[in-house]
Amino acid sequence: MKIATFNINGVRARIVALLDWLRETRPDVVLLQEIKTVDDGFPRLEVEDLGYAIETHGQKGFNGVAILSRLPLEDVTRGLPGDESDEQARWIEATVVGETAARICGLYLPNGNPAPGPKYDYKLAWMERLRHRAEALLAEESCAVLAGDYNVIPAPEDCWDPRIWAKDALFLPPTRAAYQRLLNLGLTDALRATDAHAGVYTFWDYQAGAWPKNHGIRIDHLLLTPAAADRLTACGVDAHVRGREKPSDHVPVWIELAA
DNA sequence: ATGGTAGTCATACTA
Repeated sequence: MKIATFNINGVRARIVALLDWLRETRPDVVLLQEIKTVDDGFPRLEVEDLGYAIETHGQKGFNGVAILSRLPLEDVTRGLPGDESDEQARWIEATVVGETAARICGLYLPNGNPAPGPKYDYKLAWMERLRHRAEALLAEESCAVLAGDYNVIPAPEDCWDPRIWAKDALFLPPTRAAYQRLLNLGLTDALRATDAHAGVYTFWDYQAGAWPKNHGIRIDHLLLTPAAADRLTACGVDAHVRGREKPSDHVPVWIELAA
């Protein structure tokens, strides 16, 4: 089962790029972030034509996540538990019924800039809620994948120049500590586990020629529970799509899980 | 210290 995460940065603006990539790589399950539309605005027909079922958790203008799947989806839930007052669309999960079932969680973790400030407080609080959800999935020994745009640079080797990011919400010590607490529960960072060398990035800013200069960062992650990590056979980054016409600033990251 | 780019919605905000 091939599972990919892709921050699409506006699904309506990116529909051609999305369809081209889906046709080329044929993932079984795709987690999208920043669809930037309400549910009714999602370009369903074009994606359904390629054989995908679609579950969305949209929002006007900002945020918004979705799951595309060629396999049946069951028990879809929307919103990260732990704060009834949180109206930002950043979390969706579903059970994918393949040869073996897997719980698939798609997330768009808050950016948190500027830090310090209320946006950074929201980011750290959101990461605490994420940790609680992960604890529950681990407690029930689920085969689960928690994947998406984490807006976390885990370590200095995950960016071109750590000095640039020193005071950024994506790299501040409390951010990295919260991410490490998540891993410490027993989750596996799939790309770190399969491709340990530095300089593997998933995001290049639109500004200042970041892509041609390869000034990237690694912030899109797939975290696996032990039952899922036991099935991990491959992991990769489709970096080439960043060089195409009208690209997202993020690129897809994917894993293969054995049946 | 600033602005460089992009998407959405409306002339600002988020990233």
